[in-house]
Amino acid sequence: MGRAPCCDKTKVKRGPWSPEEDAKLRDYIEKYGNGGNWISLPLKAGLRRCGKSCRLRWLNYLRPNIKHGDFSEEEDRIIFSLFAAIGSRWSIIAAHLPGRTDNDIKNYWNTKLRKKLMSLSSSSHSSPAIAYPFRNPNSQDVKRPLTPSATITLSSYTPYVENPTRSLININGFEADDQQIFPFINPNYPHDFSLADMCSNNNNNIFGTSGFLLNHNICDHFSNHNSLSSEVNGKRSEIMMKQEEMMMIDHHIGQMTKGYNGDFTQGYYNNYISGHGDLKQMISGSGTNSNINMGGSGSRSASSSSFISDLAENKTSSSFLQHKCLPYFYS
DNA sequence: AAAAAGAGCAACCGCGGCATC
DNA sequence: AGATGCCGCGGTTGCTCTTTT
Repeated sequence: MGRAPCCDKTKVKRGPWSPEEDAKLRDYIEKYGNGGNWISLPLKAGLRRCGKSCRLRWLNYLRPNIKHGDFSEEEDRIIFSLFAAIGSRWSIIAAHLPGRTDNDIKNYWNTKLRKKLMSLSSSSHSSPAIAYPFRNPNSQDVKRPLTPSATITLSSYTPYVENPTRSLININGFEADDQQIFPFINPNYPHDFSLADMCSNNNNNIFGTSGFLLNHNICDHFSNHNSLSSEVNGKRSEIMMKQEEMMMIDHHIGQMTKGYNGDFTQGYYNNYISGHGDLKQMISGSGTNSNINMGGSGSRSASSSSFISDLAENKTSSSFLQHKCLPYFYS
């Protein structure tokens, strides 16, 4: 038995919207909002449309500040980077591109960017500026731990889940799981966190601060203890990190040993995400401090490993706890 | 010039998650 | 605790316009 339809399809208009319908919808929403209920909106607005259709029309076309037309190179880079990192989560990608809708980006990807990527990957052996996961057709050993092949050593890293149905891919010389890098699932917790979650520039990031990511002490701890995890009163959970992110932290530690003096900040991360920071360059150590240190010091620094313990013991309020997930790094 | 193929994109569909009853 | 309803998401469809044959 299927799901009940949201409306009577025989009584609603379908297909393209007319200018008159657009005007009715726009006028109504500008006056009254959607009232928290799209289903009942069409009736109130005098439209013979399904509520879902109204919502879609508003979100994708009528709402203010929607950007139509060509995507810029910068937008392309952001989409590539995010797609490489998180896959086809269009709404998240859209959140990084003001004025663009998930539908727009999805269509753009399907019609243009995917082809662009194919041509990039087949035209030469040189890596594109983006870290897109190309498949490694030679890799049969799907149970092999994920190990870097280049200049960096991941600190005590082992995969959380090895799924033999997956295959390995190659990301700029590093092998990784093909399901969009590292969506490791911790069966004990409902959320896996990424650095993107951690560095969101609002008060809901996991440290409950604005823009903070990891400071020296955290990195020191990571470096000295081969992980950021420690059990407190028998409690333990993890932040699920992507391999790239592990690399970024490892690289950051390496930079610190060379005298680099910046925190691992939101700016650093965003710089990478937006394509200015070349991950490969970071990893190889050929980058300069200026291209990895984009500044941005948080209003609060995580003081040391004790801060991690505090979180484990529920001493601090943070969105981590709101998400029922305690912040330990997987080791 | 006409037909076929391809490209672009708005809109639809169904599912999962969540809130409320 | 289970049922119900709504929202939002991502995959897919199908219409229209453009390009190619």
